[in-house]
Parts: sequence; C-alpha cells; structure tokens
Amino acid sequence: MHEELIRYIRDRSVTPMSDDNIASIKAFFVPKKFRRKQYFSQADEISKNLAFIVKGAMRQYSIDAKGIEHVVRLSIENWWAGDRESLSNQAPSRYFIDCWEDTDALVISRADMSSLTESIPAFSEMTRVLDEKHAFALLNRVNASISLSAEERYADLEKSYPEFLQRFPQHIIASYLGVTKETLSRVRKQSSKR
Amino acid sequence: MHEELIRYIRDRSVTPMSDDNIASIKAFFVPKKFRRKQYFSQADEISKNLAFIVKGAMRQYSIDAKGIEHVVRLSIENWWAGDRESLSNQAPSRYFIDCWEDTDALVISRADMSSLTESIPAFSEMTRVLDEKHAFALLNRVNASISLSAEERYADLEKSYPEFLQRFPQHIIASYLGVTKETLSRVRKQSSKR
DNA sequence: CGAAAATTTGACATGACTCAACTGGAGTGG
DNA sequence: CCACTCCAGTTGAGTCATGTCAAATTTTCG
Repeated sequence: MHEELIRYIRDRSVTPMSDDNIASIKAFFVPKKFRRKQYFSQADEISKNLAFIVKGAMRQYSIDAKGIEHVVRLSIENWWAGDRESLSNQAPSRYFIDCWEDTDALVISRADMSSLTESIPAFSEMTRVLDEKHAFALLNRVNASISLSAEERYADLEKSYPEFLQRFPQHIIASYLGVTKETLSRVRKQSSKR
Repeated sequence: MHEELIRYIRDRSVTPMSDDNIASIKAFFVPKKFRRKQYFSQADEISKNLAFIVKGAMRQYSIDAKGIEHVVRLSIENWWAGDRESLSNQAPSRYFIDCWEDTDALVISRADMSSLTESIPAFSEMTRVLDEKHAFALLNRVNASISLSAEERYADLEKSYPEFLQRFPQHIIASYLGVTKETLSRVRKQSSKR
C-alpha cells in the first residue's frame, strides 16, 4: 500500500531516503478506506488531514447560496486530496471533499506532515515541487477561465487531463469547467460534428 | 532598497539570517528600474528572472487569438512578478509581464534564486510559504470564477484586494475579473445604486 | 427487471459581449 | 493657457453564449 507513495516521492526528489525515513513515512501515513460518497472533509470544519490517493477518486467542491455544487478539484490515483488552505491556516474550510469512487488512501495529519517535511529532505523537496506544479496548473486554469469559451475550456481539459473524462461523469466535468451540464452536453454535440 | 526585501523575508520565516546570508541576498538581488509600459518578460520567451517589487505595479497577461489581453495577475509593492512556470520548467512563457507604473524592482536570476533557496533556510522557508499562499489565492480565484457572477466577483475583489482598485484602471480590473470593461462599468453602476 | 443516476433535448430567459458613439479628464506642445 | 490628442470610462442597441426549467431518453447497477 505504501509502495506507490514511496515511489511517488522518489520520482519527485533527488535526495535519497534512508530506511529510517521510509519507516517514518510508513508510520505516519495511515491506510484508510473510504466508500463512494463518503466525506473526507467538510465545509466550515477545520481540516485535519491530507490524503494520498492510492486507488479511487475524490472531488473538492463548494456549495453556493442556491445549493449548487462547484467542483474546484478532481483527484485520482497518485494525487492528493485535502484542503491545504484550511489545513495550513487552521481556518474553516469553504470546501467539501468526498469520494466519487470507493477509495484507498494514505492519510496523514497536519502535525505529522510537518514533522516529515522537517525531518526528511526528499519529502520536503517533493512537497515543494508539488506546490509549485499545483500553482502552475491553477494559474493556467484561471487563464482558461477568463480567456476561453466553454467549448475551448472543454477541449483544453480533454487535452490536459483526459483521464478525468474517463473517471468522472459529465455533470461533474461541467461543474469543474464552470458550466451547466446542459451546456456541456450541447458543447460536446457541437464539437463532435467537426 | 534591499531593506524591504530583508524585512519581507524576516516576516515570513522563523530561522534567523546571518550577516553572510543578508550579504548574499543583497548581492544576488539586483536593483533595476523599469518604466511604465516597459516589458519585464514576454510570451514565447523562456523567462530568466524573478522580480521583487519595491515600488510600482506590474501586470501579467496572456493575449488570445483575437488579440485581447487577459490579465492573470497584478503585482504591486512587496509582491513578486515573473512567470514561475516558465522559469522553473525552462519552457516558453504564455504570458507577457509589463509595468503599469514606473517600477523599482529587485531582480534575481533563476540560478541565483535556487542557490539562495539552497543556502539560506529563511529564504527557502519564505518561498515555501509564498508558494502555498499563492496556491490558496489561485484556488479561491478558480472557485470564484466558476461559482460567482461578474458582480459577485467584483465585490469579492473589492473586499480581498482593495488596493488593486486604487492602482489599476477599470479596464484592467475588468480583464482580471474575466469580463469586458463595458460589463464592469455597468456592474458598478448597478451595485452603486444599492 | 426496476429504480436511480446521468444525459439529452426543447423552449425560453438573461447575463455578458460587441460595436459604435460619446463624454470627460490628463498630459503635451505650441 | 489654450488646443489637441490620448486614454479611460460610459451608454445604447443588438446579438450571442450560456443558464433555467421541464420533460424525455438512455445508462448504470443493485
């Protein structure tokens, strides 16, 4: 169960990890199973944990005044889930995170996360790279959202993250793109004609 | 000129900096003046530098197929400017960065940036916190863009970054929000009635 | 097989865009 | 100090992309 995570860290760092390091990673990341629809964390709560997804899929979303869900993030195998902002600031989250599929995850607490970051250079490197990449992806998403039409954003997603289209139903993809499911349905019909 | 930067780093880290550390920061960050409208970096180029703004204002934007500018980021005093993605991946940038006001900046190269990160713990801490905060802000912006109307996004900006409204003209704020200047003008007229 | 979930479709409403014209500074040079 | 230009902002009319609501259809899965 932990092998994927170890490999993930190795792939994203240059400093080697000692057996000790690996042992503490294994000790701190607790395997947990979540069922489809189960919440990982909820809005207005202060998030306590971060999860590395070994198998399964989660989504992170806000709910607006009208009760409509807006998906800000989709996570599958070898991705992370958790509201980093709430975790880091110890502030109530704006987001819900739940499982879209039955999920096997490795869960770590905020405190354990920071002690790993401090004690294992490779781990710290990995989180740094991760944060950077995450910020890049978000900036590009902001750019897409202010500069592209619904159709173009869909095409962009299709190109950048084709795996999402396999794993999540259209109405979730629509929400992630910031359009209604009806609009996405029409957009796809249109573009398939070409 | 470097004092602001030193203070900025101190405020965002716990590890103290030695005189040596401070000396290398001063050596690596080169003061540079930019005139209003001057480019800091351009699309399709591989970005070489990062800037800490001591005084002035810059904007980062893409230009779409129709030639329309889409502002993804605004930076003023005590903020950073530079395309981190292009810098880090050594890939051509999608963005232009230019000065909206005459600007005094401290400029550092990619290479010097990584050597400071490696050699000065406080500096490395600061960049880590910065990246985190940046990612939080971007996620919230994504959330706003998929869940709020133009009017709500404007109200949100007014609350979160009132200084932008002072420093940049409306058409730039409009672009940052992902609407046309005409729409923003109407939105403001509407909301001022209440 | 049957129920629930997902998707599609149609009719209509509306928010935001486009284009063009107009207004009102701010700065510049004669 | 005026005339001029440039830039920002506003306004109006028409259009278009996307949203809303309701219903029909298809798919999924226990």
